[in-house]
Amino acid sequence: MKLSERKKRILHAVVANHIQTAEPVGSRTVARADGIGLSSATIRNEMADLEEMGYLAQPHTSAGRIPSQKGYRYYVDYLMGDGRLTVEDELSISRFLSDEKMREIEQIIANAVKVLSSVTNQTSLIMGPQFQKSTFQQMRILPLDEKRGLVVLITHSGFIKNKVIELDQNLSPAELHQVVSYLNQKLYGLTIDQVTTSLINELKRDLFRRLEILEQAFVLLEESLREERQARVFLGGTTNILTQPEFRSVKKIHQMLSLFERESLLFEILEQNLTEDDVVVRIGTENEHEDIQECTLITAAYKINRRILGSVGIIGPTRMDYQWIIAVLRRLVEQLNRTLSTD
Amino acid sequence: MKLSERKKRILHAVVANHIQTAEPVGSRTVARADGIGLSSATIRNEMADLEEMGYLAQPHTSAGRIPSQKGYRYYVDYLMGDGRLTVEDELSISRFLSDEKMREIEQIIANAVKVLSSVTNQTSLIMGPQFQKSTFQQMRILPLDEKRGLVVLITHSGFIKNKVIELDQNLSPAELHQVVSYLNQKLYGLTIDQVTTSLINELKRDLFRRLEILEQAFVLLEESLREERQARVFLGGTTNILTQPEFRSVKKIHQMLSLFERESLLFEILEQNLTEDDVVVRIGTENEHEDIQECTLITAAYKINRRILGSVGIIGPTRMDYQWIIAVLRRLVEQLNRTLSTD
DNA sequence: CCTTAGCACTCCTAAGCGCCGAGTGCTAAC
DNA sequence: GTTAGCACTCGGCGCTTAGGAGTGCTAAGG
Repeated sequence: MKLSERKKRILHAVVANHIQTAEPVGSRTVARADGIGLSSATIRNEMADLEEMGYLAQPHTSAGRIPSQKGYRYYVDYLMGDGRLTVEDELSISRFLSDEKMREIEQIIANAVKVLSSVTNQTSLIMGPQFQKSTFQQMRILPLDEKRGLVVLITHSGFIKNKVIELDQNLSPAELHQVVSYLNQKLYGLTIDQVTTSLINELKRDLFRRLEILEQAFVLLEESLREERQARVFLGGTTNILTQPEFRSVKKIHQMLSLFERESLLFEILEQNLTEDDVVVRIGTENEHEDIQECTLITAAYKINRRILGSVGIIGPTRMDYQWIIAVLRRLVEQLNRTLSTD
Repeated sequence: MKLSERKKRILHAVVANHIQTAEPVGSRTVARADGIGLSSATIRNEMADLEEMGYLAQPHTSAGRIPSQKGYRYYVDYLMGDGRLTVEDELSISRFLSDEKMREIEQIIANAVKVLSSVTNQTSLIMGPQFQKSTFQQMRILPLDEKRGLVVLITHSGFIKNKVIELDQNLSPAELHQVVSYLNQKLYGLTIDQVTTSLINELKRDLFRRLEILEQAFVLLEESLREERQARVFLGGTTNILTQPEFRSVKKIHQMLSLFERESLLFEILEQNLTEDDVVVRIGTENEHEDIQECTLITAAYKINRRILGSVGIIGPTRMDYQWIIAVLRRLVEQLNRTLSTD
């Protein structure tokens, strides 16, 4: 069921107009639009067709049309084309990484989410890089005082995790050093995922033969790894949804904001949409999770040295400026990849 | 201008009732309250007096009374007495620190803010411990690879900061070790505040005589200290204000939520209220900052080993259950002090 | 003299009603 | 196939009205 050229033009006009105004679009408005050149009556007939085909919907009998979910989908897939950024947008995005090379990965991520939300005026979210997918580089234990030490764990993609542990008092610095070197040697190059309990147990057994004292350090290593199993999700511009006319009611606002507070859920949502694809657009019920089926989620994966690390996206009402937002997101991811990559 | 016993009882009844219902309180309602035993007509006369004296206000002629800011103040200062916690509240609070001794200070703080907001159903905020007020314990530099190293800075109150720096390639491990030991020796016991640029310059000059290579490391030390000048503010339960009838309008919600996004402002507000006092209650215009003059802010300082580190508080509409919330806050701070203290 | 019952009055709120205008679908003419 | 014309629909807005909660005042009672 292909759409005629004319229907495409009309659908395009309706969607574009509705994105701008957030109001239902009437036949007269479409007739006045550029490149149409038809009377409102003709448009009305075409719009009635488009409604029957499921691309448009009518809030009530005597109102104009708004795009249905299917309408938005068609617009995104076939009609909108590539967006262009303004010079200011370009600037805001490129400025965010000025002098970023020095920074740690989490700061870069946190910064990116801010830029994205302030440029797009939407709520943006980034799944922090997945710690457990990155590879072990080295581990150190710094003695803090007689009883405590600081474990520092560093991965190749730039993660630095630290944790205070209690040290066995019978452990001499030399012995501690020995254990740490042993561990570094054994774990180097493994992804954090691969550092499983069974591997740890094996190492532990191995070491026990020589020194029977590091029990607690191991328990803590294990714990600290488990804790990090789930990546953090960074949010930006959560209050931006308040400016969207779609969220006029306190109830809806509450619903969305509560959603934003559930980090593990956001993580799930982002992870489901993590693919190699350029940019993923999920409109309304295309989203698996119920609570966002009135929203559109646009995501893209970002990479370090061509390995996918996490995804970044924006969430907002199904009525949004897809063309422009996709362009912004694409540009940001490009920049982000370049900033994060070390080679 | 002292209030008669009877007026106090009536004021108490009005405030207590309004806190519960969020509605203006009529004379009949007060007459029915426990321990009053007067007719509504008498109450009406007394309430008219209380209004004239400024303790009560009337939204409009034919409505009941609501407490004015002055009324709340009187209630807090003289009427409410000490609150009691339910067993569940006690449990929630004491559970939050289970097994916390191990954790880093920032995690404990982040946890406390969560508990506070979920127990009180208000928005809670904690000013993270002030890094620059704590004393230098030690600094280490871990080589990461040929070009980069990780600076780890540890303070006595349990802060751990790290930062990746680029290392001068001409620097041998032995030399690096020497520099670090020197710095540790010189800086030990100083508060971070005292590590000023001039001190750093002095040290730098001192070292230059021996090795002229660590320029960049110093720049970075300075930078990383400056960055941390301002403590972080942790927020919890920001969406709780949505459940308050005072924030029915999207406009007000927006106002509050935008406020919550301005971390430096929150910091200022919390810092202004940082005193030795038990608990500080700021009602409405008692707050210096305009944007929260329709709110009440209740704060208390928390300490490590009797030294004030920061403050924790809750913010909400002026109509709130002062008695109970103050009790909860007091209890939480007690717990927090105990968890953080090392002796 | 303080307290209380009674009553007129105020003013907010919600519901009902009619008007207006935007927009539609249909029909008939071009 | 396109378009002008027209009757029709329906939501939104402003107006009016009824109801009710609560007040302040007055006058009677302990």
